[in-house]
Amino acid sequence: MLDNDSLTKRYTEIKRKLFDKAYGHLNSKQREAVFTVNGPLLVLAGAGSGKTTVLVNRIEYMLRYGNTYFSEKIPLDIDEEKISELEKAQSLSPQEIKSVLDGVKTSVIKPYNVLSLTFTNKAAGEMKERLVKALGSDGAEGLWAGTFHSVCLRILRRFTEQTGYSEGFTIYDTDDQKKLMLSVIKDAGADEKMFTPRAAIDFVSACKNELISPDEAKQKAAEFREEKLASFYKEYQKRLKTANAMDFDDIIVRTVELIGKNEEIRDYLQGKFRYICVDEYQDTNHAQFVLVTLLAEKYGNLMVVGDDDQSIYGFRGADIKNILSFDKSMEGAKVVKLEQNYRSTSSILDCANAIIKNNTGRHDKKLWTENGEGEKISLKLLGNQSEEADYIAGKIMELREKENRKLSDFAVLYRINALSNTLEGAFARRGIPYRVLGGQRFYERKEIKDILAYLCVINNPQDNIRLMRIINEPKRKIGDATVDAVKTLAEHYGKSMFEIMENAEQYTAISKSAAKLKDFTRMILGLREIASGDTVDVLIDKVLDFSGYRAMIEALDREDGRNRVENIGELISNAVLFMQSREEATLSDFLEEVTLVADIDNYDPDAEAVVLMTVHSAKGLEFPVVFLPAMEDDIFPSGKSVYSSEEMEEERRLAYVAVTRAKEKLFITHVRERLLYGKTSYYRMSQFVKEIPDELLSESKNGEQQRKFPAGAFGAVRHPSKPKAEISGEFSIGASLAQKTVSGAERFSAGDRVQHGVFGSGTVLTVTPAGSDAVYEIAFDNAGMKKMMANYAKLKRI
DNA sequence: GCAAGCCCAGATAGT
DNA sequence: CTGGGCTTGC
Repeated sequence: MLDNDSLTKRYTEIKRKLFDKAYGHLNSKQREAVFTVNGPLLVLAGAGSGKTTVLVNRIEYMLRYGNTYFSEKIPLDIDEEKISELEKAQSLSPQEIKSVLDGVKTSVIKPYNVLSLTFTNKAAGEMKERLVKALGSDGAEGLWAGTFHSVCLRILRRFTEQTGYSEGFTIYDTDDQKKLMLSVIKDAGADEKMFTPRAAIDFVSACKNELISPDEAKQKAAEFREEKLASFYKEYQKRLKTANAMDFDDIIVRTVELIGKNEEIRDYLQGKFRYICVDEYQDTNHAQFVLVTLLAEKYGNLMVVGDDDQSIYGFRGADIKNILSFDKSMEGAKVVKLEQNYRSTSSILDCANAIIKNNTGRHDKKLWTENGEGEKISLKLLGNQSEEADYIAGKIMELREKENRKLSDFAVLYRINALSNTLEGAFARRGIPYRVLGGQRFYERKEIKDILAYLCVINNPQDNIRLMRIINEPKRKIGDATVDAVKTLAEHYGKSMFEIMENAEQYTAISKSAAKLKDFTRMILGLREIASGDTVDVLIDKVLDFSGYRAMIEALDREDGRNRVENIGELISNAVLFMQSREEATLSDFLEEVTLVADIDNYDPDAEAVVLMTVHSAKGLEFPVVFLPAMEDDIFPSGKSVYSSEEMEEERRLAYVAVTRAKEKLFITHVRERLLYGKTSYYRMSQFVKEIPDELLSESKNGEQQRKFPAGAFGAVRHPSKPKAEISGEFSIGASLAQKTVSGAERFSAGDRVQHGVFGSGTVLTVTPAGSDAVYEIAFDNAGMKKMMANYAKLKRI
């Protein structure tokens, strides 16, 4: 007996030593998080503390060794000899130790028992990639990794029947939501001044995030306004259902509902997802909290990672309490704090700490680093937004020259998308390749939305909102009166507009237009046939022909028309790439991708271009050199937040996120006057910048004395934009390696400078082969990023 | 039913 | 400054 006990003890000891060595690239806290597989676990991960590394290593460890580290089991064949073998293994390399451990592990977890919820699809993709690298191609087979929305949608698609929706249901984006809500408000005869669609949608969204049903909202309503909003909510929901559509929030809510009320499905999913990991937990809302706790109910193996200081999605319903009280709501939760920062210089870290310490109600933690002090933070005051943009562009040129930096080293992060314009202009003038993420997204352009609306109606003819968008686009002589009549009939008979239109001659109100309406439905049904047999890119091509859309845009004046043709070309390129990336991609999959995939998911950190994005988008990313323009009160913090201390704290967390993106250099700029939304105003330095101690700055902020001048002192000074001297010519990336193809069209490689008929000059950023064709991603000097097919692009080398 | 033109509100962040 | 909604005159 005694003997056995001591054997167990020696085995356990050496086993843990070996695991510590095998995962020696992690610090002890990180390892603790990695090896803690069972039970609830909260990992408080400060900025740059290796959170992603922990997540990936933890899943890799789970799949490979189960719970071996903390397990009290010992392998059956363990004996003196085996133990001395293990002792000798200590001197081996981590990789070799891992193989040795394979021989003594006492458990293993199957990938299909693991659910990993990440904040972006990109993070999920990278996680899978790294797991495949570590465990081989089928080592992660069956593991679910994705965003809350994509994972829930996957569940909803699988169990569509039990949700009350029907096959092919569609997702309404913010725009569609507004349209639908507007019609609800109008039909209710409510005062449109008092109830804007936006406010009603916000109300609905807030309810959904808290899992409040329309009826509950009505009961809770304390006064007239809330009662009204609740009734809009009810009607809105009803119409969504008729259109076989869900909004973004529904994706989560309907999943919670499904799991909550269907015992069989709940059992199945709880049994399946025995191990659940949630990244960016500080940005989950109540509905998401309920979802994960429900899924984890049976096994209790719920791991959440996050940083309360980086909670920046309050406006979307994120509830910081989820992370602040995880250890209280989950009994027996273990808490691991990661406080060593591996990303930034101590100057940058001190700067971030100086800002965030002004917030109250945080989890107590102190971030530290072994990285050197590095350079001081640069703070610069400029006259106006053009000077600011020129300053940033100039700095980038300078650092490229002096420090031999790559363009991908630089990021410009701002509070609001509206600030990107001036910056783009400055980069374009100097021929600096750049890419803008977010903002007016590609999929929000009119012609793109139109084509997608066709695809939606083809996929789901009940989709009334999309149907109304395209029914007379291009013009088919179907006017508002007819559309209204169809809509009314549909509501009256509880049918979709499409169904009414199919039988138009049976209704006197629309019988005069019956022929036109039926032409339309026939066209859609015809396209449905094509959709069932052909790929999406082919389908789009047919849509353009059959609908007359192509003819319509080709008839437009040249510049406008060509631009739209090009944009649609880009949509087709995206469809080609998408079909290629999936084995069996359906139209439904494509539409889902288009609505759920964020700009940031396509961000390639190695592409040779400066990147411009909002601070929100930059969450989780890091860059050697970061510029923070427009650090001014009213912009950052937003003027809309000043009246609420909670919102101010969120702004400050956002500032913290902004600063902690930087690894080596941080440039903060602000201006005296700024042209924004069509009017020029005077701005003062951001209060957050004032919170940075002078000794961290390369230039004293007191030196600027800006507050002492009356605003007018700088008035009326025009700052003409800098001469457009340096034009692209001097600028090139690497050597050009042109390849000729058999087809005769010259092929280009990344880095080549090219000329395009519509967009002018640009730089090829990436080349993705696609069958006999290829997709170019090109940064145009004056037209931004475009994707185009090599065989059709008509590019000239310059 | 349609196109042109006027008017006015709205412009934080994003799945 | 922009885009969408509305009016107006055909």
